[in-house]
Amino acid sequence: MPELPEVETVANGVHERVRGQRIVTVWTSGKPQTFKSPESEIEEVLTGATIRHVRRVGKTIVMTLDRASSHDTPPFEAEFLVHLGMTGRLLVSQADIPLPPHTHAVLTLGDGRELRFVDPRRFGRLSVHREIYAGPGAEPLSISAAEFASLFRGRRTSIKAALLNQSLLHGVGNIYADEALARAGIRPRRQAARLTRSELEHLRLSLVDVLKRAIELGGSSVSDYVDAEGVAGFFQLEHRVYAREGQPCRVCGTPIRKIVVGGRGTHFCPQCQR
DNA sequence: CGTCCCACCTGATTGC
DNA sequence: TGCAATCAGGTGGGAC
Repeated sequence: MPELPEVETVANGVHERVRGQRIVTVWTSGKPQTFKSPESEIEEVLTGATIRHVRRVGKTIVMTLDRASSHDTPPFEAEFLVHLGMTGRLLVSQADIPLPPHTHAVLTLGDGRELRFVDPRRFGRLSVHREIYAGPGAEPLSISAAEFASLFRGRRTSIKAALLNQSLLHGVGNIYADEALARAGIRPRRQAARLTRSELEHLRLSLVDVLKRAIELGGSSVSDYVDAEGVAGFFQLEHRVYAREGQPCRVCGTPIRKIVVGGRGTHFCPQCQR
């Protein structure tokens, strides 16, 4: 599910709701796959820590923790990383609301509310980091035109697969790769290295536009994505191609086609994208 | 190293 | 109706 706009929406929502809260108790489910760091280490680092800041890096939610009691320049302690995978949710809830099925972590906060991690498919991951987390690739919203173009130089794979490679750009997933290529008029199977300089710049600008617009609308809710308050996003109403197979292109009316590229369902307009 | 493909999970939807 | 097959926003490891 969650790509850059959805993760940014959740991170911002969690930041507004829990910044400055102390984590009083930590419960974890014991499902080993969910915990990238040992559960004991996660519990040890989180218990008693204060959440100073919550941000997004790529598709990861990053919470900066410290143990200072005051506000003055606390020493950096650790970062708590939440990756939502396909179906993960990070929810700020009142403690009297029953725990949803597939809850894998519950942090009880100083004011009695709970920060809950819920993930039916268990592709999500929780971990702690001792350094400031930078992520595997470049940020799509701030990369320069020259750096963006250089990412694809010499890549023999498709532009679609390259956009999904998190060690190049991080944060772009299946929806926004398809939507950016649609807006840039580029076929998903084109070899990345063969795109012209101007096509690449068109692609970068399309990607920035689509990501910013999706953030404004709270992300895309295709089946089950919701923000930290349980509220859905609305960008799916503006999708040009994603999940629109057989429906008319919003620009030219040609039916949208769906193919498989790099093992992922890929949607495009055969008329507008060349 | 770059690239491809599959496994990892559950639940919703489709098709026989 | 019932059950099996298929598909889903993501990664990470093994094979080549």
